[in-house]
Amino acid sequence: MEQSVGDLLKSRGLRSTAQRRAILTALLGHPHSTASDLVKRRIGVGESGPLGLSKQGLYNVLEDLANAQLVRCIEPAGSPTLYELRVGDNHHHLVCRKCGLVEDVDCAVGVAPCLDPVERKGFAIDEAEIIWWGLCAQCQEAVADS
Amino acid sequence: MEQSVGDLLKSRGLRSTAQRRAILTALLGHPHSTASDLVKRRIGVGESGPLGLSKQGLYNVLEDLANAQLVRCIEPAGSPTLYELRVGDNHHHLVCRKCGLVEDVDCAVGVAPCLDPVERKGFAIDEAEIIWWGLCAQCQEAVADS
DNA sequence: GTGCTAGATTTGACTATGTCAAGTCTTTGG
DNA sequence: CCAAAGACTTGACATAGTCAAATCTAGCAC
Repeated sequence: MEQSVGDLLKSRGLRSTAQRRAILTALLGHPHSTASDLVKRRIGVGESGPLGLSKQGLYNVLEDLANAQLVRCIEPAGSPTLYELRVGDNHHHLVCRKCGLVEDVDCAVGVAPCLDPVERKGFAIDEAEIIWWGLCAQCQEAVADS
Repeated sequence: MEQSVGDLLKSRGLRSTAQRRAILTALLGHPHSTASDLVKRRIGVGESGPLGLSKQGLYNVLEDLANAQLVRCIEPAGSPTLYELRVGDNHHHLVCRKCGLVEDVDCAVGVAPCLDPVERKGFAIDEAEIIWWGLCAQCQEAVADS
């Protein structure tokens, strides 16, 4: 599996480095991670313990992975950028206003842009991004209790 | 009109101050302004010339106006927070990937949440936020010319 | 009109998130 | 193994915003 992560990188024309494998592996375990989540977890590499990675290196890697279509970024209002591995399926997101929990939701249509605006205003549209805002189950309970 | 801006504030239980009137007036003229757009324009007040306003004051005013439902914030990925006056009509946005231009689009349904997700995952959803990404007419031309 | 007080604003330090540029190190093909 | 393109590190810097404490003022009571 560690091997396949390396192959995945190479198949996209990227060199297989310890840092990139570590970040991909970390994202496999934690979808919707922020850059600082990854730093806090110290990006463990398989059995071999924690690996440090510079802040700049982290942003470089994430940018490279995003350019190679291996990760996708989302930026819900009020949250730092989140990185996730699911790409190419044009899915959308549920975001909790209180705790920030993010859940994936499949797109009913499947291909971007899955939704047409009422007016196009001359734009060439390539994607419809949808975020549903609300309260997650746990935060609803917390509100009900108070 | 300056008067009506003051009345609008009072009707929401906010004091009518020069700073708040100035910001509301500035937003009337420039929808989709960032905080720094407002600072750069120095927030002219009617005939009476430019008025300075501290950075903190600006954020306080914008927060107060947002709490009073007089302005709405949007945060497209890669852009600082934008403030706009249209509220309560649940409209959506077109955003240009290249120049950042933002256009309003009416919502076909009209009331939030205007769209249901395929799966709800236990969330109590109160709003569906939609951003259509693409290139505005002008940036399409620029690309075609190159 | 005057004074009071809750509410509004200012000031200045600080935080979070990220970018830029230059130099060093490493992966990979030959 | 070696060279060189590509990847990573370091450290300064930028942007967008937050926090806390002091000061000021709009709007009300008189």
